[in-house]
Amino acid sequence: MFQGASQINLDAKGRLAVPTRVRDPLTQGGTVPVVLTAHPDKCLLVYPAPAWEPVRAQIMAFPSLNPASSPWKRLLVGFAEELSLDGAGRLLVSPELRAFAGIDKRVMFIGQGSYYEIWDLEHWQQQLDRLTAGGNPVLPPGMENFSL
Amino acid sequence: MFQGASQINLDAKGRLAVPTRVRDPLTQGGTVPVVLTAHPDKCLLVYPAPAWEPVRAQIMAFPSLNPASSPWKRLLVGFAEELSLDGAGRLLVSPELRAFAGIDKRVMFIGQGSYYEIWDLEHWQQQLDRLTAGGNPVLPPGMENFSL
DNA sequence: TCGGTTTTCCCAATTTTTCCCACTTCTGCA
DNA sequence: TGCAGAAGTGGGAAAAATTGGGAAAACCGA
Repeated sequence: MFQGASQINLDAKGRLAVPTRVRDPLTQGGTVPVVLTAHPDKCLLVYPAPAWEPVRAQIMAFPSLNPASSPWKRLLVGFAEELSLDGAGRLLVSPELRAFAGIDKRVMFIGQGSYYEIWDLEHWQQQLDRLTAGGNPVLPPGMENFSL
Repeated sequence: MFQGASQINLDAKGRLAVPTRVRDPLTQGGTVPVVLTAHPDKCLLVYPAPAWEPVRAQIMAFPSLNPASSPWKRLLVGFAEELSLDGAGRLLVSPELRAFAGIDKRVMFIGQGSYYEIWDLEHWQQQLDRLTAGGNPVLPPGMENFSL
């Protein structure tokens, strides 16, 4: 179960140093690669490769002639790439994914249960401000009785 | 049941000395870690790790394709981190959580039933001022008949 | 086939983190 | 009022991690 936030930097070669604490959970001790893909909120997703497979299968099962399916498939499957960490625990993020998420140097790495999200730092803070500034954050339907 | 307020300080390394009286209740005598996470009111929450689990499970159960769910998950799960107290009963609060809550040095540690809240002292006092200055604090819906 | 360019992998110095110890201050009790 | 124990506070050393660079290999085009 992935959780926690880390602010990290990409180096000049576009390499992203995965936070030490999550390397082993993410790669199952270095035995599996990870899959990077794109999310509609303009962030990237990181899955351990075995965890990505069922997700991809679900997306591929979307009715292919339904116009609502195509954008999802193009994003999630079209941008997906399988990568391994280098000896120093870094991921070489492709120029295409970097451009998509507006990632340049400063990045937030966010645990989200079964995957991690990678955000451009500035974009992450904008998204955060919207939640903390809005006086009454909206709860999703059916969850109005949620309490901490 | 956690209650009570303490004004405490972070040292130069970002370590927060948990008040002596709450150390044992929070860690169940040193046997369990604690979980720190973020709240939309720009304070931090502290749970005994076992008490956090059901809360996280509820958040993870939010409908994942509903746009109202994502910000909550990103805030509460995304910032969550499991920590242990050091030998002197201190928590090393990550730079990300400190930045989120605007915590620098002086903080308030507030009991809130099943968890504690950590506020930047200045921010806490602003929040208090708003409550005491506004002539008639608003009661939540369904609670209009509340009496002390 | 050869030269140039890009990519990949590895090494090493610096920086950061983590853990532990010691000193000072405070509190309670005699 | 003084002493003893506990708690708060700060510092330091060892270990680990980040970061940048550089050399070798692979790839592409001429």
